[in-house]
Amino acid sequence: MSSVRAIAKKLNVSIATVSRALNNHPAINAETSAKILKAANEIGYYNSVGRRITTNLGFVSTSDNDFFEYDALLLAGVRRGIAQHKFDVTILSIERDKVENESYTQFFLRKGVRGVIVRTLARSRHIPPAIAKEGFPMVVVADRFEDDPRVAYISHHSGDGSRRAVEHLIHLGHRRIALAIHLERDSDHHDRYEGYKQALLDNKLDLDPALVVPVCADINGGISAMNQLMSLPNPPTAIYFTDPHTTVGAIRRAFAMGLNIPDDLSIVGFDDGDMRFRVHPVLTAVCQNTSSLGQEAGQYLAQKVAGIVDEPLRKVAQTFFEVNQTTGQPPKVRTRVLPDGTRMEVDASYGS
Amino acid sequence: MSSVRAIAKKLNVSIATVSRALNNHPAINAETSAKILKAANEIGYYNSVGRRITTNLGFVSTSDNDFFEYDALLLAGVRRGIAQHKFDVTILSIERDKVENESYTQFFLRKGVRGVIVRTLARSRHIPPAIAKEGFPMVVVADRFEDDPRVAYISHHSGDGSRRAVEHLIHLGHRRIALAIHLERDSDHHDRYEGYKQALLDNKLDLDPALVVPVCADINGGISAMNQLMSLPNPPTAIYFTDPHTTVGAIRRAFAMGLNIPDDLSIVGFDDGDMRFRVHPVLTAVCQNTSSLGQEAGQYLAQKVAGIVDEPLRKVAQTFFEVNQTTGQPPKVRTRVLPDGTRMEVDASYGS
DNA sequence: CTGAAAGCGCTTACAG
DNA sequence: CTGAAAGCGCTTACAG
Repeated sequence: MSSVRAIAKKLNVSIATVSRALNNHPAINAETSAKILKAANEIGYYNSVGRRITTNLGFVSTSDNDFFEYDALLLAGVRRGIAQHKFDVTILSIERDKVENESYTQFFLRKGVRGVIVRTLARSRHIPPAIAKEGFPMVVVADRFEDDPRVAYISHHSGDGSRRAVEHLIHLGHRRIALAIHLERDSDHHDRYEGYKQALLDNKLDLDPALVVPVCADINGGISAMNQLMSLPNPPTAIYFTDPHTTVGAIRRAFAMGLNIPDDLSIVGFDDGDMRFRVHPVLTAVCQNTSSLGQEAGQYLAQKVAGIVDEPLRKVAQTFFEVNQTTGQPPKVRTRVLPDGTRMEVDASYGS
Repeated sequence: MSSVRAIAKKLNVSIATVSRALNNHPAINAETSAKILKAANEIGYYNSVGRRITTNLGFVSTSDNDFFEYDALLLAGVRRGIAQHKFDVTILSIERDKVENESYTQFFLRKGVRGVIVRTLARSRHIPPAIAKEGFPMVVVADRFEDDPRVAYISHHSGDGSRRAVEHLIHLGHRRIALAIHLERDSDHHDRYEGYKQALLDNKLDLDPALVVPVCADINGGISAMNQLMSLPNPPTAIYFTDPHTTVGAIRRAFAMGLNIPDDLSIVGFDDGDMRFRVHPVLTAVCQNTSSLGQEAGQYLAQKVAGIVDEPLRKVAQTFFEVNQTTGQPPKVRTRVLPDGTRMEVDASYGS
């Protein structure tokens, strides 16, 4: 057993003295204190009751999946947002640790957090309303819950940015504009699809279903989207990729196909952080500032827990569209690239 | 005040019943429990004494800097490493929160963690030996403390990988091989410099100080290294960049200079994760698996805290060298690029 | 600077 | 399923 009593007995001091050493009380002999702390570490002491930590917030994933770059950007922001209030953040997983019949409140109290920042997936969107119903301090980050006024959230709306991106392509003269979009249509990706559709509609262009390809949100997704789209009899002259990793995969694949960007093909990417500056050519992209999303979420939650705010945060930040080097006018002569690498010019009868 | 007593009084139940509801005790009426939990959230209850969380480990930064990609990779690994033991991880900052006159042990106990994974900077390398001296369970990740046998650590040694990278360039025929290296020479970057030197020495090549440039570890560092090196009267035919972001910046700058990689210039990069696959051409690089470093650190610490291991972990993992598309034979005709963009062929009288 | 003792907030056998 | 009461591990005025 590791208790103040055990340490006190071992060193022939009172439990009061042990407690003072452990709590860095000013009125204690430095040598006594050092002796006690040394014994505490030897005996493997940990405070099993005493005053509990009251400065912890949870960064909660609803599934027990890995921790990705996007989460890291959010977390970096959260840390900045809670720094002023001197809160700490503990990473928790509902899927891994919540036991059955335990309410969310019980789970969070058991983990010692006073408020939670929640990340959702398409299949875990039932969780935030349940937490909100219980009344535990919470904010969802990077998802929207417009139907439930009790759920606090902050997220991006990428519809407008997406629409402007596609309009930019149209104004450059593009008529066959493809969309490579995440398989799992969460609210974010739904926005991007809507923005794409809206821009076509506003400009009286038909939506060709062959130009909308669902992809995995990784490098290979970008590669396979390129293979699929560029081998069409009537390939696109521009593609909008709605995910940073697919964009990067697509750029790589374009080079391998011998296509010049943007001379042979225009590409609009998507950027959560600063990926657009890491590739050549620098990406024209729909961008969002992920870490500032985390920062606002953290700030709100800290204030909520501190009792400074009460009204739930319900904010949708806009993405922005940044023109860089991967978009230009459509090519005079279009190239089709077959799966085996064969390149052929596209029949002029296919019209713009 | 938020206490079991306050809730009990409000709802006319005993504090025992409140305690049971809060702890998800099986023998409790579901309605009573729900009522109590609802009141707990309304009143802002948090357990201020009770049984303390005993499953928290700290991921501790010694400075209060931001949370970078590298930290995110480590943290993702740590989470995998501690998953089996069901530990959670709290992110702590010594610089932000440790008060003066408080020992490290006191600080960590106050934060409620039972062991810590520590990240160091060049200026905070005095901290791990101090923690080890106190006896608090700790492991340093991504730094070495060979002189102090009490300090547990796991890190990479990039000397061998670096030497092999430079040898690869020499075997391809390169004789003027530059090194762009981090300004702050921590143990990692020292290894890379030594590997570079060793390869030159083993192959009887002189080290030209003009070819060793210190850079900031970001995209701009890569850009300025390119500007500096390629404008030399006798520019290199190959460059080894010891950081992922400088590498990526260099690739971008090479394109902007109109240089073909690897035809005009060979580049060896450095990769912590999967950056090498995100650029075109895919990077030939010295690579390390950062998240598995975190995983091993987490695993060790969990076992240390659980009392399963006692001997401090002291492990140095090797980096590996991966040949991809950015290295080739040196160019027949070398190009020098002046700061204003002027390109000129290098006088043939300059050596092979 | 230290100890004996009161007391806090919680948990948990025990009784019903 | 609930309450009265004992008890745990800690902290902290008070006394010296």
